[in-house]
Amino acid sequence: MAQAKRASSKKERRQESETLILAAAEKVFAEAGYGGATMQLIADLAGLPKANLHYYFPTKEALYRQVVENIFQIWLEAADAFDEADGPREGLGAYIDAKMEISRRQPAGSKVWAFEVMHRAPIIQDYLETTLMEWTKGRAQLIQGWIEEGLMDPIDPQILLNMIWATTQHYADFSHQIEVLNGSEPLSDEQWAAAKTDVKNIILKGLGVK
Amino acid sequence: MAQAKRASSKKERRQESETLILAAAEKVFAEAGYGGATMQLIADLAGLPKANLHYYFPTKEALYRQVVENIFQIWLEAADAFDEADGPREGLGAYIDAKMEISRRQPAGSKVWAFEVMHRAPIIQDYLETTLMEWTKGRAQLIQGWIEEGLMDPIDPQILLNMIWATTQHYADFSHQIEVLNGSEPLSDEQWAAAKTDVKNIILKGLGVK
DNA sequence: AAAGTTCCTGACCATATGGTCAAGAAGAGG
DNA sequence: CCTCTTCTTGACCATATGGTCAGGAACTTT
Repeated sequence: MAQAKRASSKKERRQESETLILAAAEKVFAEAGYGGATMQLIADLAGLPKANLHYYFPTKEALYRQVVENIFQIWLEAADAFDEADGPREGLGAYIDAKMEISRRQPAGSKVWAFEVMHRAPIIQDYLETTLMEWTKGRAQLIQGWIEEGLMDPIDPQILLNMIWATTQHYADFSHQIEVLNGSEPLSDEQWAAAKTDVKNIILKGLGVK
Repeated sequence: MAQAKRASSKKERRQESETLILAAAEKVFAEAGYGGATMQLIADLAGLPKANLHYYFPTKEALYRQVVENIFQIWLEAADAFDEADGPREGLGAYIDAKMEISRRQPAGSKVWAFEVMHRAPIIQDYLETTLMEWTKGRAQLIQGWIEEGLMDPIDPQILLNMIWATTQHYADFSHQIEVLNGSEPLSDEQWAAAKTDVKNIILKGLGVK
């Protein structure tokens, strides 16, 4: 009983350590890329000796893979907003909102994903071919349905998805450029809100959404 | 006279070597990032011994910087299309076309740029703050002028530029993902044309361009 | 409190990498 | 043919990096 301590059970402590390491790794991988990231940097950021990382994650690649998988998971979850709607205005709007929100709150994750895909997905190619492919097919059908119902202009759903991904992720991946062009200041709450609204409006209007 | 040979003058030969190295470097930097790229890989791809690279480019960083500068130059030139127009339909349309064309023909360059900006522009920060900043201000004014003439909806020009950059560059930076989702096939001529047209139409319609 | 298990870490190693250098090859000029 | 300059390159070096390991600390269980 006196042993419940603060740190809680073994499993929870392990979980905590892994989360700590993953957070540090995400940051470092985002800032330096896979090749530029070093285990030492990640260890320093996590405040742990390097050897400890290897206790939890056998290799750099395993750690990287875990980071990418976590991000991918978040992306998929953002799509729930998409599903629960019954029209493009609500569905696409909610999806764009969700993705903008992720770009704002988890820019590092988005960067790691971009890095991975840019380099031909050496680690998570299988995810692209299975999970992402299936997800995309499903949403494309949904969009196609909306088109056939006359709720929006006839546009290749894939092109639309690309556009949404590109635009929303740009705010994470190119945040540095955006900041510099904003007078080297991060976007304010108002600017984020404006970006969200404008992006949504332009796309929805551009699709001729009823 | 018999000395004109095929290889031409000294300066031209030097130029040729540098171009060869730069082309190889662009590819390798795009595929592996700065940290992941090695001088040996670049040398192998260029078909030269590593020591020879260092004759033309003193350090890896100098070589990288040259690659990024070249890309940046191409980007700026793409904006000519922008300028010579007198309305948003022509101007933005031509700019989108030009940027899509670059994404198709020089995906490696786009990726290196993305890589550099994603990592907070450690090498070309000064370019962002001077050249890109000025260029952007100029175009923003142009767009603002169109808005005031009532030629398009009132939208923050910066958000519009972000959107165009994001969408067009996505086709280069995420070409791998796009290919996988296309059944692991590169986009055909028709698909590229369709993407170009649709992207242009959606954006122009979304802006309420007259 | 003894035994067993999990976790932590400094020291160490093999390898790969950016970069150097000296010696020579290839042209250019006389 | 000789000299001077520009290129080319194999061999080499210092350093940084991913990864290992053995010994010990900390916690759990009995």
